[in-house]
Amino acid sequence: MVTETLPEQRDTRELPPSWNPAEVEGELYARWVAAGYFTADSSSDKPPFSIVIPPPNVTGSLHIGHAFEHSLMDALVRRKRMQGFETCWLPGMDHASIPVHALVERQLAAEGTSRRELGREKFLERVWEWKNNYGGKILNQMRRLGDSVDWSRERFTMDDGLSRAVQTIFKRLYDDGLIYRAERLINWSPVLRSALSDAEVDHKEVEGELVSMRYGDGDASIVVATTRVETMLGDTAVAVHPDDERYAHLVGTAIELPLTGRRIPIIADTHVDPEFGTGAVKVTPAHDPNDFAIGQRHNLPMPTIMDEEGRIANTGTEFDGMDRFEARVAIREALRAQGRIVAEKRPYLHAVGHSERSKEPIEPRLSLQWFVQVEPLARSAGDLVRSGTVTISPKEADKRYFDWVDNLHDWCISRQLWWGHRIPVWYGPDGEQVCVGPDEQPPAGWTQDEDVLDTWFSSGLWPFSTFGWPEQTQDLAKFYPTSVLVTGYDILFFWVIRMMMFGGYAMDGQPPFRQIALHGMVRDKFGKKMSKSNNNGVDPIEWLDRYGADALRFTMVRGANPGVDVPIGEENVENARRFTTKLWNATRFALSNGATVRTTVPPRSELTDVDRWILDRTDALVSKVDGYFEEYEFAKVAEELFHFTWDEFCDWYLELAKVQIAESDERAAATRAVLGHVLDVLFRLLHPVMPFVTETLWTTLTGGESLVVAAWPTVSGATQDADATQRVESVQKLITEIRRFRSDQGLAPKKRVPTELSGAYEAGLLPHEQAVRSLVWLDAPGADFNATATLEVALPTGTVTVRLDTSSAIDVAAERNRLTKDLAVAQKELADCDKKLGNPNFVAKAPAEVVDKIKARKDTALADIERITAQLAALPTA
RNA sequence: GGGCGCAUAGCUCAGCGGGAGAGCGCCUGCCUUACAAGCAGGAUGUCGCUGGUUCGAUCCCAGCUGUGCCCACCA
Repeated sequence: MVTETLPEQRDTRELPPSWNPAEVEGELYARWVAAGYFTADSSSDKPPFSIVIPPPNVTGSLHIGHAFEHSLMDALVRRKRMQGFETCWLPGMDHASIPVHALVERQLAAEGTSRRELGREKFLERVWEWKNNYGGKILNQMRRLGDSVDWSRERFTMDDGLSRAVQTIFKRLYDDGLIYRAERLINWSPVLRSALSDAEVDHKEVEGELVSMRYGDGDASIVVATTRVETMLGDTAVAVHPDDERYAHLVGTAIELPLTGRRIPIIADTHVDPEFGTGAVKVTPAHDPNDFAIGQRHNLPMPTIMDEEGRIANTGTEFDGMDRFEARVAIREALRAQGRIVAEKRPYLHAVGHSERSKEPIEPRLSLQWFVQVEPLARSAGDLVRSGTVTISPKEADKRYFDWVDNLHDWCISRQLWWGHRIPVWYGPDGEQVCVGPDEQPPAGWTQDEDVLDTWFSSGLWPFSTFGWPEQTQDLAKFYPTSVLVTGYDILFFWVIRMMMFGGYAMDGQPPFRQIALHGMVRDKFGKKMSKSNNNGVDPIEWLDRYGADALRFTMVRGANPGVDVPIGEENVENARRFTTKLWNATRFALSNGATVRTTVPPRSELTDVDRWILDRTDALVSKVDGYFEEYEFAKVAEELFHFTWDEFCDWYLELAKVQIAESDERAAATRAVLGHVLDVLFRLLHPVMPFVTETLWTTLTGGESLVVAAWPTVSGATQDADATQRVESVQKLITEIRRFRSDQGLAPKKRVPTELSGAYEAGLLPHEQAVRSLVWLDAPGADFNATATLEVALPTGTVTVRLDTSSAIDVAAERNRLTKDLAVAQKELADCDKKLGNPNFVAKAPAEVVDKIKARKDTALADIERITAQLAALPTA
């Protein structure tokens, strides 16, 4: 009845012999965009699902880390969209201030010019030029991944929306007294000539030197140790512990600071550890954080002895003008010449802060900077997680989050760069200052602060500034707080925490997102960090060209275990590509055999065991995939889909379906409907991770408009048929055992072997006899049937005896080998079971079902041993 | 120095109180009319070490060793 429509369908739904992503992806993507699928509509009444896009660290091309992150985010978004949510991404391309700044500086250096020569205006023009050029390139590369982002929302640039948000929040914090300007010891980069936040400093172990030197002479002398000899020019005291009797007589006196002629006091401070070194410390308040604290406590002078580029300056000594590292040696040698060096330890391993971007050791520097008083902000950011308003996945990351928010120092937000949001504070002729809000004008003739804001200041506003805040937009009302933030654990402390602080502060305690899903870093296939120096970086664009977006995305998703790094090698992408090909071929085959969704799947009572089994497996797949998605277990989502498709659908159902289609018209029709249904569900489930190939296959199968807006599948609700499943699994085992026998015997795979199957009744396998014969190339026994080998296959429901006429003597040695091995396995199993059951404590204390299970295993082992022993005995002796 | 994590097949990783798993790699046989980017079969592990808890430990606990990451103002 349904068969007559099939030829017509076949004509219109033929797939090309192979899948060529390069030819199809761009066209499909353009179609989706044109259809408006990606445009979020905040006026719709669908529930919102919004997602924050981590800052694109623009370096000129798509980074493997972006490809990874976007693959995960897009999978989430696509699934939610199919579930009927109004989905919204928060894109914005204006974030990459610092990298662009540095890149343009590099360009200028190559051109033989510099930022300073060019001037601020021209420099900023160059940055814009670069951004327009490469920012657009990156957008295109993101599109190639198939990101379902509405990139047309890229309207928040440095000039308008984001600037308003930055100014608004700055002024609010300023007025609340949470932003202040102070002279503090900050991390200074002599190369960048800018302040850095604590987060931008990397502490690295270096081999330095620990030099002990004598200040003063005779009785009034004291030995101090330092790793930074050059800072002695800025010493304004020597400190000892107040309880240290060795130096008690010196406290309150002064000694001469060598090389300078200055006299400095000896003071007592509890910071000093009497056990370390000589128990005396030189104090350089302007160049060391500890010393700065001591200096504040004791009202010491704080002379700065270096200029912005790290050269000794204003000391009135011969060392002025020397680079700090040069000076370290020169001063040490000058002291040595005076006989003041009493000990040297070299190499001396210690941690030194380095600038994250420019890599040189940072120089603590006393300077006037802007700070955010983070304590109240950080406390509420912590409370958002403590109260469960925001959850972090994996939950082990909670502790690290708390450690961080509970110990945050005030945040230095001013940067002496040219690119970025200027600090909205203006100074009057007499040093007055005023903070100017977004709709206010500074008094005429006043000048704006030259510094710009830390890049994390503006990106901390991302979750609401991209919705047009401070305007109360419809988008903001609908999509804030966002549903989830997907990002790497490396950025938790930089970015996530700023968003948490600003979100709670600006949005009346509303968090920026409900869920933080942390993933790991992409590593090379040996788990090593990808880097230029390791020469193991990969270009995702190359992989997109060679394998297609689906393969790349599936690779990424398959590797993404929560919070754990992802080793990726080309092998992984090849494997994913093989998967797309497999899916393609399976579908092509199913379609050519009339798979259809035009007819409904008959009720289960009219279906075979095999049909019922695959439908049950499909239901199980839906619920597993759903569960894993909800837990951000991306790798498991991919794994389930991969194994269902390959191991269950392709390896078994398709093979068995061939038999059913050949059986009768009625059987064929039912099978075609099941095939169509299973594929339909499978494509929907796969769509979030492999959007392009599934779109092509699904529209061909169903004639539907697009998977992007198709419904996400739900479980059918049908009762699982455990008996059918057991029988199918028995058939699988039987087939595998016969194949193994054939392989052991070296029988050509397609050689048809007359075979008699018996015992199938007890096992309930009679209806499947044709399937077994077909899949293992067995003929029915003819008149001249003469069994040369007997195989007994133990199944849960009974033993099937397989008698084969191999038309020649069997390889007795091979068979004996096999049986001996099986026997050994069974005997070990028996021994294990006996050991447990022989333990009275086990029988008494273990749960009954465990004991029963072991008993059942023992029975099976005994039966196996008996059967195999008999078979061995029946073998002709060689 | 403090904190967190990891140690399972040759490689990269799942699993996690009662029968050791996946992908890749490896061995054998097959171009069987969806697929050689494939099919079928096969081999491979004192589950880091040492103790403890338990009837039972790859799984829980402690210590050790190795390893990775984050944080950190010890001269």
